[in-house]
Amino acid sequence: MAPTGHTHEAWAESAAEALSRAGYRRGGARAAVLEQLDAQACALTAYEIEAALRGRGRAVGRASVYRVLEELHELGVVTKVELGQGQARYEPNRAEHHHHHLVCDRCGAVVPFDDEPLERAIAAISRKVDFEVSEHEIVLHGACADCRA
Amino acid sequence: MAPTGHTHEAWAESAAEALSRAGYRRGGARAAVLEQLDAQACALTAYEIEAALRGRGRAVGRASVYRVLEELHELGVVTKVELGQGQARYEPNRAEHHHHHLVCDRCGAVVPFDDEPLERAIAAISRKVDFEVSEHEIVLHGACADCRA
DNA sequence: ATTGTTGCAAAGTGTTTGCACAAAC
DNA sequence: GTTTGTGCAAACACTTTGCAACAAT
Repeated sequence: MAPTGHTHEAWAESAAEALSRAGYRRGGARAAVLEQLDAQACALTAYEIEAALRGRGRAVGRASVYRVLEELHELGVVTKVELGQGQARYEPNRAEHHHHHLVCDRCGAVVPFDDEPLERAIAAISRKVDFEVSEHEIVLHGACADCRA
Repeated sequence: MAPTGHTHEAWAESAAEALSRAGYRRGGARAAVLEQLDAQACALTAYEIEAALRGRGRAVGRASVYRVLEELHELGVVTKVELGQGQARYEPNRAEHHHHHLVCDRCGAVVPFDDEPLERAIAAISRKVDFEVSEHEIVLHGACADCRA
């Protein structure tokens, strides 16, 4: 049986490889942030990531959290999204779990969703425009079930 | 012949009406911001709006710019978008010119686009999810023609 | 030994808020 | 005359940067 049983390792490994290929050394903060991202299912803010790291006993300075997230985003292995909440959110860019977000404007809940027709529409647009499209971000705003209740 | 010939009046009028219906008084700052929004084709930042107002000789305090934009957004007549540039942008929400944005990550250029199949895909998703979707925002990131040249 | 990495604190930037004065009703 | 709107400056929240100590190579 595999060491951990979860299916996230592929991302963490390729992200670590991307870092070393780019000439970065293997530092403690970098490894910790990578581990945290690997463990999260959806996009978290830098503060949430910092808190999660502290919670797991691997505290990392805030500046380092931001620096590492920026590096990873630059390398294309982390997605940075702004959901209209005044702060950025970060999540691992897993090819096999590409998704977008629903945001509840009342309680702030963030829920992921994915949709093939939507991706096809985006792909078609990307071919049509005079832009080399590298990423896309779709945010649906509204009220979640709990807040409507 | 119509007074001005441009087609923007419908928005400014309905926005002004929404404001008075909501119980807001007709103040100078409010009118100036409304006029500015009415004159712009795409989403501008609060600073850009403030500068544009100063340029037209209708200077408005920064706080008022933000306050009015927030009111208008709250009333649903202004769209607030975050394009990953660390600041919000605002534009009049004209039913007849619904569009989304391409962002050049190198020079910061913001270009609007619209696409029917994309809107249909969004509408289909909105029906499917357990969320009352009120708005959606689509951002395509990439490199514009100039920056690739 | 050299060079990159980290944490802290300070600075920066966009946005919001408190408050006194002015304007709308 | 009462209530709301406005501008200024201060406060705020998130993010970035400078720098000295530290760790990786």
